[in-house]
Amino acid sequence: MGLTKTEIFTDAQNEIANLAKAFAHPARVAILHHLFKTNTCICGDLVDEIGLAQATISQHLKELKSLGLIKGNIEGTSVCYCIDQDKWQQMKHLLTAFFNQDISSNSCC
Amino acid sequence: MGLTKTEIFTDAQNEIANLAKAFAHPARVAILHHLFKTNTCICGDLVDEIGLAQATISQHLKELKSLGLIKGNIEGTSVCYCIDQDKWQQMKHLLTAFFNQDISSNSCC
DNA sequence: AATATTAATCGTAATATTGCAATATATAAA
DNA sequence: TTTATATATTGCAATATTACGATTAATATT
Repeated sequence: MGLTKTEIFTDAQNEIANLAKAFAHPARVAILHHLFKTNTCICGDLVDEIGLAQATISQHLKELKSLGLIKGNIEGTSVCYCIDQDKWQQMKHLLTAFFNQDISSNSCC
Repeated sequence: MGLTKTEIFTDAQNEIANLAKAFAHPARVAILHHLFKTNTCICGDLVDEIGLAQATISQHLKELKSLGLIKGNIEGTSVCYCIDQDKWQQMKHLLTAFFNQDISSNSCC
């Protein structure tokens, strides 16, 4: 056990869960915050900005990248990361649609 | 290690991460889906609806409840769960604000 | 070529999460 | 009171996640 039974859920449910995982750790939230704040791309100064080891930041970036939310361009020895606007919009629509289910629901308790 | 260093992040970042965790598992997404679909409250039929053991569903419900996103009313031997509208709205605003950071950002890669 | 810089990967340790059987608890029904 | 029903809790096993030091890889600089 300890293994999520993805096969018993719908594709939509699994996708929502996967996207939500991107934000389910403060380090990744902080990374995205910083990527937005410094409109222009940033690279390894995330390590200085956030107080985590380089290996740890790199791992979080990898997860965000594998979800497609960010992309990285190699620029010399450093790598320039930024938000993938298309994927971000797509994610936003999917999750906000989920959040907006509440319209017209009257709770009974 | 293996322990998230919450103290190095802002309250906002930690709160976003905590709320996102609610949706970071398909079972919890499915539970919320079902709670919305059957507008009126439901109880233990989540166990039949979703293919997980009673103990497992109970645990996921507990997590959603501790986040405040749902609340449960005891009705005889069964418990009637439903979305907490106030908390849901609050969560929605916080996360959508985070998602809408992208306005006016021009990616460089 | 040798060295410095930057980021990715590997290996490892620790904590967290998921899932379920078994048990406990609490109420309803008989 | 006994029994049935429904949910919560406990204990445990397995997988996932987080974090970091050490190493590797790749490019820049000297």
